[in-house]
Amino acid sequence: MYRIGMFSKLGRVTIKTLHHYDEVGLLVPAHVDKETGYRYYTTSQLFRLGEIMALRQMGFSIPEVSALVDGHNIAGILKQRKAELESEVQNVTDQLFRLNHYIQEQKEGHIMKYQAVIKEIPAFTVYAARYTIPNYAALNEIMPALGEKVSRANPGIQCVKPGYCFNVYLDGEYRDTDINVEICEAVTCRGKDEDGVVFKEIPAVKVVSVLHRGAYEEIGAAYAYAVSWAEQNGYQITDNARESYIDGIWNKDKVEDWLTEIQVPVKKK
Amino acid sequence: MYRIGMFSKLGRVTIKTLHHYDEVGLLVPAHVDKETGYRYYTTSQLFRLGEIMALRQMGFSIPEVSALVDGHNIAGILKQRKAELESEVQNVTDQLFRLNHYIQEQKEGHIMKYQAVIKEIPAFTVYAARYTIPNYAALNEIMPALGEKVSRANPGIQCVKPGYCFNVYLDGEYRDTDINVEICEAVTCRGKDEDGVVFKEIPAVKVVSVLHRGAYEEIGAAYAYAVSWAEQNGYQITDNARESYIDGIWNKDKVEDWLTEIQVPVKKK
DNA sequence: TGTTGACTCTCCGGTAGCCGGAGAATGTAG
DNA sequence: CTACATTCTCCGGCTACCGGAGAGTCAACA
Repeated sequence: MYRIGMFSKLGRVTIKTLHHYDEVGLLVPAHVDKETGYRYYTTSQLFRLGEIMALRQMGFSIPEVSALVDGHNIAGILKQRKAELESEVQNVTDQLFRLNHYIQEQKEGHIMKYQAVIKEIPAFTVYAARYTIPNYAALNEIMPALGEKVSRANPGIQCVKPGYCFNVYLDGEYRDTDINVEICEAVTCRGKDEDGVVFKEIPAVKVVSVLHRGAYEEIGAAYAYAVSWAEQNGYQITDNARESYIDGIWNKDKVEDWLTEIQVPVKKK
Repeated sequence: MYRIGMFSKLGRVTIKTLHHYDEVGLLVPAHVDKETGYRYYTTSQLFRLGEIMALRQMGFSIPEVSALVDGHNIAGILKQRKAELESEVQNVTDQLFRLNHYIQEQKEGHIMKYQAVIKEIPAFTVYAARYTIPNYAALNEIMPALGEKVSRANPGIQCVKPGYCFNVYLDGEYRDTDINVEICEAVTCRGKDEDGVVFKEIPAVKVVSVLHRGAYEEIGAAYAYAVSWAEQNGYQITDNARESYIDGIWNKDKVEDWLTEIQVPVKKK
């Protein structure tokens, strides 16, 4: 029987850790003096401690270690931890990759006009309408008109306010004229499909998000940035990009205050 | 000016996070109503938020992000984070490796890994120096440096080559950091004591010896085996254990070839 | 037998980056 | 005016311990 300090040396763990393991029931001393509270350990407990340390060094949590050393659901926990570790390796490698990309940009002295962020967009319901418009300016008329039309046709419909109104450009290439666009606005519940307006579910997606400030004519640079960022960071574009309008003519006079978010659906390669 | 909920939706962060960033001064609302305490944000703050999210996604801590977005010591922090991430990749990869090894062993059943032997260690002369080191890795620098220092100070001194260089860990418990260690190396004759290095006689002892092959992280198992063997065979431990380095990084590339001897001084009960 | 110094006890607070909830105040629509 | 949604602050909790205070215990030496 060893007192805690000796046992700590033999097992090469701190006393604090042993206290903790006692408290959580992972490694309870073989004997505790009822008068003094002193903990006494046996050498055979070194083996349990050894197992514990080995498992902790593989990153198992304490409840997991408890289960493992007591022989509960071993295969399941091992398998789960393996999956966790694999995704963690992925994660950290990704972070490193992105950091290197960032450092590179930093060196090249880019005035960092754009910032790419990965976001998870949840699933939601929208009404959607497709148009072929002569130019981008036409949106300024079409979008309010569409909103009005829908709320007339579906009284009581509620728009989910901010950031959930976006356009998708459907053409396979960039165009100045005769642009095919789908206008989507998030709503709280489905309405009636009619006259080119359909309600549908937008599934959750992961997107690369880039904020663009200023006139719409220059928004191409934001797209370019988003796309090239995705490419260089090992993402694959899975769908048409979306443009979400945050500030615009409806609330800001000066065009340099307009704010638009580009969302490019991606998946990790 | 948006209230926090709206801003939270636009930026796709939780309100709790915005509260937190306000509290730590990372992203302070453009305006706070003095009467109600309500926070108001502007869309231009979405850019700062974007930067913050991008940096957080590279794993920077909040103080680091603060420094980076405010332009302090950018290169240094990036470099440091890169190093951290690289070692983290190492770490996680190692964990995964060990886990896979463990799963394999689990499938195959158990193996007898250690063998204990009683040895009589004769008395001999050593030079000894005590250090408080930040971690075990520091030994890799200290030990060669110490050897060089001693042989410079005592020209013509002869080291008794094999198996007579060992470390004794002096702390009353196991520690990961600030480890008090005495490094001893056997020599053929006494030299001059100086600069923390002393020459002394090590008396003959009986030890339980266990050989450990492999990385130092797993050496705890060898200690456990030695101690429990001693007990089960009627020996009593009389002193701090010694670690004697037989093969290591200096002569073996592969960590699985490293060989260390644990010596636990004992007497027969 | 007393004293010293090493050892151990419990309890409390802290770590990072938030999350969850309570209870109260505020804003907005009908 | 009344709901109801939103927001506020404050407090505790999460993981796996670490650090320290203040008090009690153990072993050896004089």
